[in-house]
Amino acid sequence: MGKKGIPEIVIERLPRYYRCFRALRGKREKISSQELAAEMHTSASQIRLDLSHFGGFGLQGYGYNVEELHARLGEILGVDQTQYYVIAGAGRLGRAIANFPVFQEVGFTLAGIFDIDDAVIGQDIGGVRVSPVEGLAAFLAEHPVRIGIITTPAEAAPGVADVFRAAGVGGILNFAPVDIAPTDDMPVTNIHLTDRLLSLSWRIMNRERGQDDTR
Amino acid sequence: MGKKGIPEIVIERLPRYYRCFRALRGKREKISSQELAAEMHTSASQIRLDLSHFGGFGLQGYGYNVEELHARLGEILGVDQTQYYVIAGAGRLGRAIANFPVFQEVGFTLAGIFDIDDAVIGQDIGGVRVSPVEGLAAFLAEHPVRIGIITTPAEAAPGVADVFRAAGVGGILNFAPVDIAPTDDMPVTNIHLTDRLLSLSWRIMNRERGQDDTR
DNA sequence: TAGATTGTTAATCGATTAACAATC
DNA sequence: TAGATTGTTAATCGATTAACAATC
Repeated sequence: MGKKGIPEIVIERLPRYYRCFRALRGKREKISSQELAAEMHTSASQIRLDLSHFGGFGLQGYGYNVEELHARLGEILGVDQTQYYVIAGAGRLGRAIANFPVFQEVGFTLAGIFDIDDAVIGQDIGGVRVSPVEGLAAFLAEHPVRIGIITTPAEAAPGVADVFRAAGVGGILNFAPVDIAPTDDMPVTNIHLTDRLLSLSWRIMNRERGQDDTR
Repeated sequence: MGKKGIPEIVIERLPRYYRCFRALRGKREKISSQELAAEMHTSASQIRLDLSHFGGFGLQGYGYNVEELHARLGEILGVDQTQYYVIAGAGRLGRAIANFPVFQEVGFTLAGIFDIDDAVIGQDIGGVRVSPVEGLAAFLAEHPVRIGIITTPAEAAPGVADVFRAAGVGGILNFAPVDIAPTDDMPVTNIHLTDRLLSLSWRIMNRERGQDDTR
């Protein structure tokens, strides 16, 4: 229904629905919640309830129109708009992200990339020249940036986050192994790759130990 | 208590506790669940319940001993053991991961890296030579590999996952924008960076729209 | 129309929080 | 000992699943 009060967890699933409908384009005209559930390894109830938060996209007795859902979910996620992001930290990970073709495909454009190291400053990464991090605040004051991505070492991350926050950047996507706390005016997504490696590793070892039963 | 029946969600939080206690080493001898909760932006109840799944690590009237918890959580997560992983896909992201110092620090060692492109095969990445992906199955038959990391394009990912599964690799960490389904004998963690970017972006736009209320 | 399938409400399940007795 | 703080059980909250009337 409305756009308010949608549970966080539903929002986190939204891009996956989008990805699914995108992949179905051309392959079929419509799909029922049951068929989609089988495809996505989830439940039909969850799909219907999740999608109903955004409007009545389905049709009784018919299902969901693939082309329409792709378009609607794309709109909801803002995939049709150009949005700017900057990267702080031009190391290997920063460079990998700067060159992700998928980011470009969903409308995200790299506006700037910053580093502290003289050896990388001036290099061209993803069509953008690496600038000294001292200029980050000034840059943000002049350019509208929706998302700041942090790919610095852990020690530098909180300082960079403060600069992003002070400059009014919309939100932060943090890859440094430190937790950046969100505030009322700025959401943050922390992606801790080592944490995911370790929890996966625990699950594997747990399976090896007993004859499993985590679930 | 036991090692069975621990909720998945607790396991996902475990590395964060480990990281926290690691950061506290040398700074203080002990910490109470309440102090830790403040530090981690979570609740004392959750911390006590989470940790109690693995044993009585605390002491009434004292709290948790930092040095001890760091050691215990490290053991539980297997940080003390050497574990091998391979990477399929020697693009920018694969190379970034191969060079993560944090992976090495938690005991993970790159055993092999594979690609389909002749231009990168033979290159040295993180001290390991890139091999042709045709040799992946044979390599896995000879080397014990706990985790297979997928950093290929979406199209190649399911095929690589099948090779990992058939070879009996412990688990998969997948970065390709496609969902690899876990099976009873092999856990999978899908990390979809674009999905996280989009859901964060939605939250930012939602804040801009109304005067917010997602939560 | 009859059959299919949605959107939505109610029932169930699981996770988080609160409370407190045990105990250092 | 008295005070502090855990481990654990009970209460609450939220998310998932099941059921079904609405309706294409």
